[in-house]
Amino acid sequence: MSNNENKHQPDGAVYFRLFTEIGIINQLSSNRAERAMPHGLTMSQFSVLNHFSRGLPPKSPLDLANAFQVTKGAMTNTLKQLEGKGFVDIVPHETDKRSKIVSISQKGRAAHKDAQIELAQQFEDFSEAFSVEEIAAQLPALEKLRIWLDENRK
Amino acid sequence: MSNNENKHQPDGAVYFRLFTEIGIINQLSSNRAERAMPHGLTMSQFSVLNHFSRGLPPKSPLDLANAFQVTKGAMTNTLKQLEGKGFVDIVPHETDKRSKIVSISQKGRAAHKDAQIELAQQFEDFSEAFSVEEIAAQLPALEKLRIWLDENRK
DNA sequence: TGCATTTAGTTTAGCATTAAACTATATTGG
DNA sequence: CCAATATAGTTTAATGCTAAACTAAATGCA
Repeated sequence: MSNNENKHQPDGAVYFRLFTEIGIINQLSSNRAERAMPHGLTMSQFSVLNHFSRGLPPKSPLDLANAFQVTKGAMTNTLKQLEGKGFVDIVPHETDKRSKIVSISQKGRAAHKDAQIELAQQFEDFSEAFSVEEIAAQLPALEKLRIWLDENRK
Repeated sequence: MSNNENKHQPDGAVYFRLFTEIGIINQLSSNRAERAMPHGLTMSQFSVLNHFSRGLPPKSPLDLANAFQVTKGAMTNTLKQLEGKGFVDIVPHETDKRSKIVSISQKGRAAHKDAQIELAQQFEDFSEAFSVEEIAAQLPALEKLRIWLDENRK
């Protein structure tokens, strides 16, 4: 009773702390990563290159916006910049004239490789402090969170 | 050898996936939370209120900027809005005329309580899907990450 | 003491993002 | 078949953030 009442307020605090920690980690890690990026790449731009360099097939801007949880407008901007740098090729969809198909270019692959190298250097001290195993152990729980939040959006 | 070579590239991928998952969780959760906020509060503004409503003593704008890992400029903006809404009191430091002291007002406490209620409603389905214990179990690892990134900034 | 440096906070310019309005094309149903 | 609706992408206005320049006050040291 008093137990029950006492429990309710602190409970919310645990959830809030989870998202606070995640927010700060995101801010600190993005900041670090962004600073290491070559070719004037932003993290958003790098994420798109990273997506395709993992061998994933060409996708529409809308698919990419959904994959990275940004608005269509944000993706328009990101792709415009990548196209301007010659890192992606954007061609009209063959049958659907509203749509486009984005793929990575050779220059884009090279830029992605450069960025990976810079990233690895920037996070070298991090990888000395945290083993692959330690990080890998965190991934399932985070994935579960991410998937739930994605599927239960409102 | 080939083992070693194979291992190096995927290793970076594990670290990158960590930060990618965290980035998406941050985006989805912030988005959800921001949408629930009453009184036109942003998450930044709520975080400041939340900080003080946990009983923490008055602090300078710079302390707050450091606590939340934002720039001084961002904190100036956040505090200006909170002050405009009457949710914080900002008074000059007694001896150091460069500095200010921020504390939460009664109106601020009430607004924080409203926000907590709205947040709890918005995340009710979340708290049904993830137990307090499950979430609490993730916190130490995340804290360790956050503390390391904070202390090893560059 | 007094000049150089540091520190607290504000302001400015630039950027990425969102929500919403808008254009053009595709799909659906009467 | 055509009108209503849905979908893909772009554009616009507003916002919050950063980095850096700037002001004012404090500190340090010769």
